[in-house]
Amino acid sequence: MSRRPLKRPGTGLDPGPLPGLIGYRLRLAQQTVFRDFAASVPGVSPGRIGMLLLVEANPGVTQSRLAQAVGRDRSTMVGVLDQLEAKRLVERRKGADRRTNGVWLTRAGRSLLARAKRAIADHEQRVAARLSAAERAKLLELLGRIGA
Amino acid sequence: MSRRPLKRPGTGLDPGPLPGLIGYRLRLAQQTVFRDFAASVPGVSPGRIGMLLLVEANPGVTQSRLAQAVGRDRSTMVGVLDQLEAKRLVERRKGADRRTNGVWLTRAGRSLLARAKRAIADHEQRVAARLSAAERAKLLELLGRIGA
DNA sequence: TATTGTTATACTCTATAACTATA
DNA sequence: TATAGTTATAGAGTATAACAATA
Repeated sequence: MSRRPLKRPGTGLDPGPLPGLIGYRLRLAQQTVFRDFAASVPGVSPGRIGMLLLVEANPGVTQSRLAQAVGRDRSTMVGVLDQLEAKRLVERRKGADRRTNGVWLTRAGRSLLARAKRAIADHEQRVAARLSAAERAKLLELLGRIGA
Repeated sequence: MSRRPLKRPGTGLDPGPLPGLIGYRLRLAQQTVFRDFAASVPGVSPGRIGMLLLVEANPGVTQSRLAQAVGRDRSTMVGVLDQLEAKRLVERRKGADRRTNGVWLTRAGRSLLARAKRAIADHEQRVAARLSAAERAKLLELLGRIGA
């Protein structure tokens, strides 16, 4: 928390101790990255694309397991899937345990995801433009240790 | 975007390509850090504490400059300051240019911030617990390059 | 009894557009 | 005309509590 007389360009304001905090830098970095992502993959938010990637990697996964995987309440998943289903990107199918719904990508979902993946590859390039390959790997590793 | 067969412990789900994306790791890390922050400084959210720190470093700053500094619309700042003022942590004072409000910490605001800073120091220790001092510095630097 | 999906409801954070008072 | 603050309104994204169907 040592005081640093840095100024953020454009504002002229003294940022105080904030730039010394990991959480503050994480928030700024995340805002920057998500803004670029949203511009790269229009129409579906970063979180929703993440959901589709999860369904792709786990075809037929139940709503509750999906909710658990992303750390949200299962009631939250209902609206998310309603939305993705309205866009015809996923579909629910009754499971063998008939309390559950399996979630599956539709053909349109797979197709959108294929296009999104190419856009994401470019996005990732831009995000890491000022990092060497080794620095990018180091960043992922350090973030993994924070987020564990 | 290379596929990695990692599993997130506890879910049993295949995370797919997500762990290879900087944005995804940023989001997970930020959630972890903000959760610890919120528990460390109860009653005032991380964003609001950030606002108080900014006001402390820039006494009498106008609402619009504050909004610009955090990248929000000036209309958003109205409710934020209403809330902080209701808690008697800041006060608005009419500026020399009488269109503007200067924002100032109250005595209670300064006192809360002093306590918060000690809690934040402990919080920062926990967040960086698995990082050496050099790694922590490297992380801040890399995040700064992403968020620039 | 316990779990899954659902509904109703509410809260936080944010933005846009239009208004007012000053400059 | 332009700017600072405000209001009304709306849209994401999230959670809690209670319910029906199923296990």
